[in-house]
Amino acid sequence: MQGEKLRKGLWHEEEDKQLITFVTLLGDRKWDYIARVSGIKRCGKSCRLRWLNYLRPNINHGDISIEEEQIILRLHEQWGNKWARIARSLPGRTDNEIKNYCRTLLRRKMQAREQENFQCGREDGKQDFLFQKVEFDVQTYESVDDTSGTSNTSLDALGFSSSAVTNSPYEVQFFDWVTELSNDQSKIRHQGGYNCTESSISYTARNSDDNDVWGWFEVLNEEMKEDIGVIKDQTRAGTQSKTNSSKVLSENWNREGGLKKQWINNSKKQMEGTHLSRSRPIKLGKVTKQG
DNA sequence: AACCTGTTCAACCGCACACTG
DNA sequence: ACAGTGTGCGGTTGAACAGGT
Repeated sequence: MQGEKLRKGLWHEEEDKQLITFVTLLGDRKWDYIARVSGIKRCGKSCRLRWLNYLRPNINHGDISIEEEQIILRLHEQWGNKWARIARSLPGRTDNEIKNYCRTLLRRKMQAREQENFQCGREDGKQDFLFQKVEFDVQTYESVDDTSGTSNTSLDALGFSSSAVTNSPYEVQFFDWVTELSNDQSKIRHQGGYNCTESSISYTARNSDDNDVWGWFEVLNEEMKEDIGVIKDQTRAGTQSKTNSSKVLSENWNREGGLKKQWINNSKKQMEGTHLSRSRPIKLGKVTKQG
C-alpha cells in the first residue's frame, strides 16, 4: 500500500459506500486510520471532509431557505467569516456550504455596486453624500406574510434612521413605492434591498417562486434632476426638511404617467411567468423618459 | 451543434491549534 | 518542554453545469 498514489477529485459511489461502512464501524475520528484500513485511496483529511460535508446523517442537501439566509447574513455581519461557527447555528448545514453561499451573495452584491458606480459615477469617482449607496444587509430583509401578502417593513428596519440617506427624499419616495408594490403585488414575498445613486435607483426582491428579481430606473427626467439639485443644495445649507423635500418631489414622482407608474407596470408585466434560476437575477424593467 | 462565458459547489491546501506520549 | 499526529478552519481551485450566442 505504501507509496501507492492517493486519489484526488470527486468521490465515486463505491468510495462513499466504503467510507460509510468504515465510519459506522470505527466512528468519525482517526481519519488517517480509517483511510488506511478501509482501502480507500484517499488521505484521512479527504475522508473527513467527505463525511462531514456530504455523507454524515442529517445533512440538509436542499436549497437554503429565506429564513436560513436571514440567519446567515445576520451572523456573518456579527461574526465575520466564521463559517464553522455560523454553520453550528444551522442544523444540517456545513461550513463549506455556508461559505460558498455567502461568497456568492457577497459577490452579487459587489457586482451590483460596480455596475451602479459605472453607470452613475461622478468624475472624481465618489458618490454624492446625499445619494450614497445604501448597504444591502440583513436589516433590509423583512418577512412578508405569505397569506396576506402584507409587509411590515419600516423605515427604521431599512436603516434610514441612522444614516445620512435619511435626508434623501428620492429614497423616501422610492421606499414608499416599494412598499406599495409589495402590498399590491402578491408575487413579491420578500423585501430585498435597494440602492440609490445620483442618477439611478434599483431594487431587489424575492418573488413567490423564491427567485431573486430586481429592477431599476434611471433618473432621466430633467425635472427630477433639477429637483435633486435644489434639494441637495438646500439640504447642505440645512434649510430643507425631509418632509418638505418629500412633498416637493412627490408631485413629480406621482404625477399622471410618471416614472413610478411606468416602472410598476413594466415590472408587473415582466415578472409574470418568470421562472429563472435564483442565481441569475433578471432586470425587470428600465424606464426612461417618455418622448 | 459547437463554442464561449459565468456560476456553483465539492474538494484541496495550508495553517493553527489540540491532544498525546 | 517537545515532537509527532490528529483535527478544525478558512481561503482557493477547478470540474461540472447552465445559459447565451
